[in-house]
Amino acid sequence: MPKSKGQEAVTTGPAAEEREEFRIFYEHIKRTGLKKTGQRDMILDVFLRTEGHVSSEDLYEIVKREDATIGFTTVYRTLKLLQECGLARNVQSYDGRMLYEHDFKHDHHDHLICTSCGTLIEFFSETIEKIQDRITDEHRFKPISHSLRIFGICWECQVRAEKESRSRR
Amino acid sequence: MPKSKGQEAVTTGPAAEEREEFRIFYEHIKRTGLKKTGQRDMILDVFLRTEGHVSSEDLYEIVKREDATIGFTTVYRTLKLLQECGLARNVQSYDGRMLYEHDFKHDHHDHLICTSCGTLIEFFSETIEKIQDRITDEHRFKPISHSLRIFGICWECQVRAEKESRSRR
DNA sequence: ATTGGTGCAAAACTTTTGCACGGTA
DNA sequence: TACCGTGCAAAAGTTTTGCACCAAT
Repeated sequence: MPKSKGQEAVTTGPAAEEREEFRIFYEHIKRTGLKKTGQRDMILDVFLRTEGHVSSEDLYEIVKREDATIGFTTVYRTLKLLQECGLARNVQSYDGRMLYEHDFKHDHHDHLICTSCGTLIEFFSETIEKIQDRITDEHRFKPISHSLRIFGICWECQVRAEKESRSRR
Repeated sequence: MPKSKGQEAVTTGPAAEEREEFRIFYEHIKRTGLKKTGQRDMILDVFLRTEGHVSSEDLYEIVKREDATIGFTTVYRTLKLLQECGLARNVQSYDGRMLYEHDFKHDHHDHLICTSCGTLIEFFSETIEKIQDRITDEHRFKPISHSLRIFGICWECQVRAEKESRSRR
């Protein structure tokens, strides 16, 4: 099974507490009567440093490298919190696993999903968005979110497959 | 968890073996060196009588009513066969379960999925299809299939929620 | 002090697979 | 006879939950 990709690019930025994402998170925590903890801070910090799409397991693996005492459950539950306050968004991968991506100051978009290597490529179409609005109106359906996924083979995998088939001859 | 809906409308038609779907199935069976069995016939027959979207478990439950000796595994594997020969198509529901729908002489379409009752409503947009082609071209992505799902609340559930909130006052 | 948080272990579920026995060609 | 199919049980792989102990307010 392909690992989710692109989760390891590291960026150095302002101190944790100064970042807007943390302010949003803390507000959410205060508003819902939860508590600020070191684990949650660290998980959010790691999540913000990821790029692309991670599963809860992926994120747990990265977190574990920096603090092996943090449990999977906490990562899992923190991802739920991040979704609630609009910092994370989830996408169902082609194999049924749930992946998470940044949702703060990231415009809505859809995905091309390579069923060979698991990569997700983002794209956006204003026209598709508008048509969706028209369709939900017609059905008196109250839309909450949507997910357009195009499954297929990404260019890299096509090239690789071609190369492999040539060398086999 | 909402049960998948609409799987029980029964239609009486021509004898099994005369139906085009069965010819397609038998051809697939012959072509791939498999064998015709009573179980497979019955599962296909039941599947053809369903409407809407069923999970493998749903289909198993219906099949079991007509023949309690058939096992889940056989239903599950037969659904795979039906997909292979183009009689069934699958859709991932909002909760991660895989649902199956008819794919023979049924045009491609997308779904509005009610996250309250689980109902799937079908729709189609030629424009969206065309835009998808343009996008995959731009990314040199080789499309295999796609899935556009709009999650939200269907009209019936909206009405029901409204009614309930009124009676609570 | 309270109330919520954490980590572990286990439950819940669906999807898949291994295997011994029985049926089809 | 030689395969393939079937049903059972169990494996796999995630997502969720119960609980006892710990930490934040």
